[in-house]
Amino acid sequence: MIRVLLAEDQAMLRGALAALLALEPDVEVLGSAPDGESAWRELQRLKPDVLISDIEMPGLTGLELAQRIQRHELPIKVIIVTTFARSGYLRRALEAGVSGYLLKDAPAEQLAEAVRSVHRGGRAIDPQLALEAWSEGDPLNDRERQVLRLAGEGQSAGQIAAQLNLSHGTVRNYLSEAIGKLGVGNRIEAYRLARQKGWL
Amino acid sequence: MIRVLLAEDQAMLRGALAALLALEPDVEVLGSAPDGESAWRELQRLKPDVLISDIEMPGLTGLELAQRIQRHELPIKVIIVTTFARSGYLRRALEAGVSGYLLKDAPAEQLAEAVRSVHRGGRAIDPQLALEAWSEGDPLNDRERQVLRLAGEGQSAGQIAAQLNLSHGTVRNYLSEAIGKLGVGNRIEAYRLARQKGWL
DNA sequence: CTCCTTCGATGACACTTGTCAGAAACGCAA
DNA sequence: TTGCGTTTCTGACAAGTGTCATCGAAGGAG
Repeated sequence: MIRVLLAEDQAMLRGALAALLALEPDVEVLGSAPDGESAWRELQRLKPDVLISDIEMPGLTGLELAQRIQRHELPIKVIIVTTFARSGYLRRALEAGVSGYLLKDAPAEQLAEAVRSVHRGGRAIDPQLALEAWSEGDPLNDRERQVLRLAGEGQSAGQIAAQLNLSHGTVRNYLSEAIGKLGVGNRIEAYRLARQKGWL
Repeated sequence: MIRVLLAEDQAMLRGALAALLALEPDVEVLGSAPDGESAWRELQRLKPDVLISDIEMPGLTGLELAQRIQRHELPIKVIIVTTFARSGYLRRALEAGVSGYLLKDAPAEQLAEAVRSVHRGGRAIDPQLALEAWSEGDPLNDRERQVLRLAGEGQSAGQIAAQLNLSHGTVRNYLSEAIGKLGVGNRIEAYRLARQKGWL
């Protein structure tokens, strides 16, 4: 019996996945959590074999959760299930020692298959994604990422500067750098591209 | 036995929802479709009692699907299940005669409940959303929407003008109008707000 | 101690953006 | 016909944006 814990913020999907896995005779769903922090608590209480987690959750993300499991050397395999085919996410996930990375676009049967494979000590990585993950690196540094995130919310250089305790001009320099590195024409395109690639 | 058809592009969720509904003794899942057009074909072939559909799907959206069902006066109840708590979406859905509108944030059990309620001739509308749906109207006209969409992709006033056969200045006027109507400070915020409200 | 790199700041320039007042062109209704 | 509303355009101005060369401070590496 493979003991599984689910972390997923969207209630409908959380419940549906639990139902799906409960149909498998060799899988037991111990419980589920709607955010990263409560998943971490449940994890320590229930000691599952496998954690299935979304990435984008309130508070602690799935990637941070995986990192924490890695640092504490818990004997728990992690499978990430996410909407986003972003190579940056996959790379960070692999660095955090996850065993599986599936897209929500993948057929539902694949999830149970992944749980078994991972429990046997194997991996379950979306093959398409695996290819491009190591080819393209994130060219942005921390400041550029930070500034770009705020610019993407519609903030002006001045507002961003005030928030980060930088000067107006420095913020514009970082934005200009980011725009150049990404090969686009303005802050909006830069934001969209970085977001799409999972670099944000 | 309530006969149900599922339309949802995300394969994982589609399979999981089917598993969830299959657990209900009074519900039968006839099949599922990954996009609007194939849902329409399956609909005519299988003649289900209830269609459960996502909104954002490739090709035909869930809202367009509901409209088509309404125009053809098919005796099929529609339940929309979507990520987006956008009042504009709900309003358009209600105009298209849907009987249910649930968020993917809602608990999974609510779906089976909604299927039964709708099959009995009732409605199942997310209560929070129902309130604001009729209060806030979309203040944008067609041109403003069009221009804002392109601006949101990072295009400059000049590029947008070329695409719409307008002058540089006219595009800026429309953007200025939209920014004013939405009470925000620049095109980026305007785009984000309009998008969030489902006006885009 | 120098040399080098990184981080942040400055000033100047051209261009884009947001705002506003005004006007030409068109359809439509009284 | 006159008048109204809608759509589009124009020009002008202030503010914000993107680029670039340059500069100073701090922190290693040799």
